[in-house]
Amino acid sequence: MALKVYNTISGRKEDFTPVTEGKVKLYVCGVTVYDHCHIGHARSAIVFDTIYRYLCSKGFDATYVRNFTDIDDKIIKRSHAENIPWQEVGETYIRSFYEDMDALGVLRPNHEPRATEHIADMIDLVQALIDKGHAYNIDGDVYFSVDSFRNYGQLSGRPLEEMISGARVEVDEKKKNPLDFALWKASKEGEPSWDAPFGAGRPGWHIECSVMSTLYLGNPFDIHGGGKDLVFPHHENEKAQTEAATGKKFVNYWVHNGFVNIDREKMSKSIGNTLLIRDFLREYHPEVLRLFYLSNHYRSPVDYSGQSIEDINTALHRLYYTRERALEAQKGKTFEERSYPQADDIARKFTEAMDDDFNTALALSHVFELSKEINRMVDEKDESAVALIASAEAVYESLAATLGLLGDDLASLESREKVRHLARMGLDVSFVEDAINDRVEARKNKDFQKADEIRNMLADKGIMLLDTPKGTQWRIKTSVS
RNA sequence: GGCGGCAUAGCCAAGUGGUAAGGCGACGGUCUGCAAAACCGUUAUUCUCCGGUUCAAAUCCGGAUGCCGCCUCCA
Repeated sequence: MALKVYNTISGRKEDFTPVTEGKVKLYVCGVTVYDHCHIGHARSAIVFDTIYRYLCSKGFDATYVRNFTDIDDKIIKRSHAENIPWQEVGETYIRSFYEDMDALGVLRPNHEPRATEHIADMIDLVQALIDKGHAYNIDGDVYFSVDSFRNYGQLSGRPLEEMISGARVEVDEKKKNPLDFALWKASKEGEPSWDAPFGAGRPGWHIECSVMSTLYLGNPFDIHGGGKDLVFPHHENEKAQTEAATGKKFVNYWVHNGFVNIDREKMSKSIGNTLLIRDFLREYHPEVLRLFYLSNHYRSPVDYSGQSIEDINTALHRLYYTRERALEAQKGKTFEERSYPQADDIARKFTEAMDDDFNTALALSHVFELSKEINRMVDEKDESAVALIASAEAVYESLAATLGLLGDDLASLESREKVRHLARMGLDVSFVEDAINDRVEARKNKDFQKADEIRNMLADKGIMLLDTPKGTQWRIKTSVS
């Protein structure tokens, strides 16, 4: 079955046909490195990471590029505010970005160019646009003339006239058209600048992506992605300047992910409700965030709330418990390999869902179906079914891996929670272990009253006890609120 | 003002013409000294409302109401 991708420019799902058969060229706008990343950045990263993983699993030879914007107004502002070199601001937050992304299990793209590594190429592109009459120079600022490009507004679906009439754009007397945007900003005191034939200065925001995407991926290339907010003006402008310069189509499929709201409110710095990735990770396992995002369609807005995250946390545990039970059932048993048709059938449905514009929510429902199927077989305790369990479990793992899930092990998933919880309660492990030992002793003596007292005492602290054949184990209540 | 999106069970959330995925919760059960956890089972005759098209609509068309996003730096 063919892959279908929703293309922003046409507003519908289209059959995916790569420029070169068997290969996919993917470019995703990365971050401007002037601050730590929040969970909105994480959504974009996780969505495209999943798309990338899926394309690879389908057998495409994928080239994935994600840039760093390391020169920009906000970076300069930060460097002035903290009185450190602007390069250092970039370095600091690139490091922070990697810490967060690695923790989230987001795979590294094939290329991660930084804007400042490609200034010379940007200068060439700006010059080419000037030469072709698509750009003009005023006092060292170079602007792209939107009137010179017939298809301006094509991506965001608004004709030029409309944008101007409803315009809330600042009126700049220098510009021929209020919508004209900067390709190059003239050098200013105290700001970094590079020499160029049209005057020293620094690049505008959009030019870097035009240069780096085509340089690494060719022209046109297959998929260009980013957050929905980038459609206008960033991607519209990238498209205009690239197509004006090359005379060729820039991108075949535009893919944009929806935004993250927190408690039904837009997450933004001005409202003060941004949640940093690192702060989230102090509370939950990284796959909780991934599962949360993948449970929603990537194009829809998603509403983050404490309750949703708790629900998802419980659901993630369920996925891990299933694998644990399946492995337990196989332990020490020998069996001949057998395929399990029901699992293959579920894998097929999973692929169908993913082929339909990366419907991860539907794909996940099939993973949960398989989880149930595996549990059912384990419950039957039928020795002859072990081979089937093994086979189903292998399918289960591979589907989960495609979504970037089940990359950890249960012990680690739980130990993170334990450490976190104990720290919050001001307790330590020995306290819990001593209590458990006392209770084991009490139970041995059939002093169930005392045993129950200890259980209740720990339960009050959010710690649950499990009497298993392997002894008494403990866990953190997953939904304490 | 212009453009666009969304409204599905107690909650979260898929589904864009063929008779409602999945998760959480709740309830019932297995297990257990009792529990808990885990697991299994049950849980929307119906998709905001009103019209229309169709053999057939959550899905298409028209209208109403409510919520949200973009048009300005933003994932």
